[in-house]
Amino acid sequence: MPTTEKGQAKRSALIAAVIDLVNNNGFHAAPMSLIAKRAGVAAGTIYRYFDGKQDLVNKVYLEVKEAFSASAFRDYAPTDSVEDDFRTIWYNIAAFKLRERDKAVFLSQCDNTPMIDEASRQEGLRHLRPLLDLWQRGQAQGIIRPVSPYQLYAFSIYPIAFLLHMQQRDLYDITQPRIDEVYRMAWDSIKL
Amino acid sequence: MPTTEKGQAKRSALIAAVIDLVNNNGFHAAPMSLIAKRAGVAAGTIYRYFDGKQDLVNKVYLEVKEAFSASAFRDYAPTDSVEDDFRTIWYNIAAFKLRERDKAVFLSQCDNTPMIDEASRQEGLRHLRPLLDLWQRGQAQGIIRPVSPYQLYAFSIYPIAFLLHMQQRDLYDITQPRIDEVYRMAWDSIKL
DNA sequence: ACAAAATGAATGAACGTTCATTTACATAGT
DNA sequence: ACTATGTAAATGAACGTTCATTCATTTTGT
Repeated sequence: MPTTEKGQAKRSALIAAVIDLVNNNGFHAAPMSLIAKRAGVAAGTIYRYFDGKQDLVNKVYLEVKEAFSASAFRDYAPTDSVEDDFRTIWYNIAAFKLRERDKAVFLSQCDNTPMIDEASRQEGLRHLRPLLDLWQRGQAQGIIRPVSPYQLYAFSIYPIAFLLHMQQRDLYDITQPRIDEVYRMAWDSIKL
Repeated sequence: MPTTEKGQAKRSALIAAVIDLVNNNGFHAAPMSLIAKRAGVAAGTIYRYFDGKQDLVNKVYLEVKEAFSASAFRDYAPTDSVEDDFRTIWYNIAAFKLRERDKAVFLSQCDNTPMIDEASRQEGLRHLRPLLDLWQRGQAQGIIRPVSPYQLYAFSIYPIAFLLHMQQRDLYDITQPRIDEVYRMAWDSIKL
C-alpha cells in the first residue's frame, strides 16, 4: 500500500467516495468503477489500497466510527456530576451528527445492513466504553435508571439517528432550540 | 397475474422468501434466482406476479407495513384518556415486533435503505395517522410535549427497533418485565 | 535508470429479465 | 365417463448487462 502523501490523499478520496455513493444510492449502487471515478483514480488502483470491496467497506465503517467516537468524547474528562458529563457527551454526539452529516448518515446505513461483518461491528462498539462507564456510575449513584445499557442507548442516543434521517428526507429540521428540546427528552427518558 | 388459490399461495411464498433472504443476508444478497428457489418456483414465474425486482421489493414493504399498522391499531377506539390510548397502541406495536419478529426486522431494514422508493415510503407513513392524531389530542390537553411528531416518534417508538436489533444479534433479551420498563421510558420521554 | 505507483482493457462470474416451450386445468363435445 | 380443445400458468435455458477483480503495460518520482 502506498504510504506517500499523495497516496494518503487518494485513500481519503476513496473513503469519501464510498460515503457519498452509499449515502445517495445505497450499497447496491456503489460499484467499484464509480467509486474509482468519483475518487479520481483508475479502478485497479483501489486494490493497491484495499484488499477488495468488502475490506474497503469495512475500513470505511471503522474509520468513520472512530471519527464519531473521537468527537463524542472530545475534551471529555469525568467530573463529579453524572448529568453534566452526560450532557457534554450528548451534545458532542449531536454536534457530530449535524456537522458531519454525511458520516452520520453513513453510520446509520451500516447499523442495519449485513454488508458490514460482525467483527467490524464489535470493534466499532468498543469505542463507546466511556459512555457505558458513565451510565454505570450514574446507576450506582441512583441517578440513572437501573436498566440495560442498550435500553439507555435506545432512548437517549438512537433517536437522534431517526431525526437525522427525517432531516435527510426534508421532513424535519433540526434547529438549535429544538436540539435543547431533544436533549431534555433524552435525559428525561434515562434519568430516575 | 394469476388469481387462483394456488397463485395466491405462490405470491405469499415469494413475499416470505424476500423477507427471509433480506433479513439474513441483506438486499445485496437476495438475487431473484434465490428468491425463486426459496419460494419453490422457477425464476421466470416471479414476473407473472410482479413487474420486476423493484416492484417486488416495494410490494413486500407495503404489505408488511400494512400488517404492522393493522396490528398497531387493532381494536383501537379512542377513549377519554390519552395515556390509556397511547399505552394500548404502544403495547400493540411492541407485541407485533416480538410476535412477528421477521416482519419487524424487515421493516427496519427498509427504513434506512434507498432500495425502497420514496413513493412507497410515503404510502407506508400514511398508516400512522391515528397515532399522530392521538398525539395532537394529547398536546391540546397539555399531556404530551408540544414538539414535532417526529420527535415523539423518535423517542417513544423508534427505540423499540433498536432493542429488537440488539435482540437479533443476541446482545439483549426482551422479557416481559423489561417491556414494562421500556414502556415507562417511552412514556416518560413524551409526557409533560 | 530503477522501482513504486497507477492505469484501464480484459476476464469471468453473477445478475435481472425474457421467451419459446411445456404443463396444468377448466370447459365442451361425444 | 372419457377425450379433445383452448387458455392460463409455469418453466428454465439463454441473453445482455454489469460487476469485482486481475495484470500486462505505462507513468511517475527519485
